[in-house]
Amino acid sequence: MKSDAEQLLKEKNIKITANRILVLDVFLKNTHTLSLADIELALPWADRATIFRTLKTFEEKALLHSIKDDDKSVKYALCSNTCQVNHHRIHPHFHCDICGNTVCLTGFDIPILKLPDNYKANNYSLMINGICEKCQKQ
Amino acid sequence: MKSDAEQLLKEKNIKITANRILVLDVFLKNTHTLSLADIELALPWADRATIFRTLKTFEEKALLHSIKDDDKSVKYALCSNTCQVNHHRIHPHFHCDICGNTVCLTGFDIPILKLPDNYKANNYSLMINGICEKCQKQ
DNA sequence: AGTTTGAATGCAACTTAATTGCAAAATCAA
DNA sequence: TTGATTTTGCAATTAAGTTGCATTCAAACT
Ligand SMILES: [Mn+2]
Ligand SMILES: [Mn+2]
Ligand SMILES: [Zn+2]
Ligand SMILES: [Zn+2]
Repeated sequence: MKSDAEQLLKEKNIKITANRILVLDVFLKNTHTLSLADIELALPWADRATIFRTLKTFEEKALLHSIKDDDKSVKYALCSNTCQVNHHRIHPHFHCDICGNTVCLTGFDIPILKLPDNYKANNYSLMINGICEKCQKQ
Repeated sequence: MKSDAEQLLKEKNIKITANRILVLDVFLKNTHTLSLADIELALPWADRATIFRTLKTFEEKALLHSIKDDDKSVKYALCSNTCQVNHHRIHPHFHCDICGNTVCLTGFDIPILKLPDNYKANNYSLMINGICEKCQKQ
């Protein structure tokens, strides 16, 4: 009987290790994006370099995608089934200016611009800043 | 007889100094976005901290806006007249994956998404990655 | 089960960009 | 000219990300 994390790792052809299971579990238990520092907080005994390389591996294997918001550090989120190896991030992201959380807007499409012929577009990324539901109520 | 840079500084209520004129001149002579390191290269005698604070001041006064592309360092570009203090970046940006240059797509609008009521959007930023005109010809 | 082998890990050191403190210099208005 | 305020230069520091290397581990193969 394998855990969800183990299943996912197997599906993505990532070798199963204790570290990877636990890092992935952190993502499975959270709804918003997480930075390397967030993972360090969640797994205080874990080594930063190991977490770093774990995130890189996960991104490369399309288990996570990375997001740059206005914060200083890169954040990561679980890929949806629309993410492919070497082609991530087809949905917009929302960054709350108050609490600093960033979430995936899965289910929303990034509107595609018609650019002149001299531009060849490979990837669109749309970041929306504003105030999240939680912070509006406060 | 004031230079273009001096005019601009005056318009934006930024005190005129030698450093500021020369940093602004670098932007006026370039079509693509520039990082702090780029300015250091263009003005080798200038001090990094001074350039840093100059860029911050320019951004705050809506003379420059900052852009985060896939490169490690933040880039800056001249604001168009649509930029306001505390409300930058209303056009998309294009980052070439080959040469690494990033340009403003002024004249293109960022399509606005209809988000659920529980999200309050203040700012949209759209980054398009791909291959620029120059690099396609090579 | 024991052996082998390439991959993953832990630790420490390093890189890089961004950022700050502070004293000296420059600006500007009175 | 003087005094208050802002900007500058230099050096030191922060913070995130990244790497080298010896050791350990996972899993495939006797
Ligand atoms: Mn996402
Ligand atoms: Mn721009
Ligand atoms: Zn919030
Ligand atoms: Zn190019």
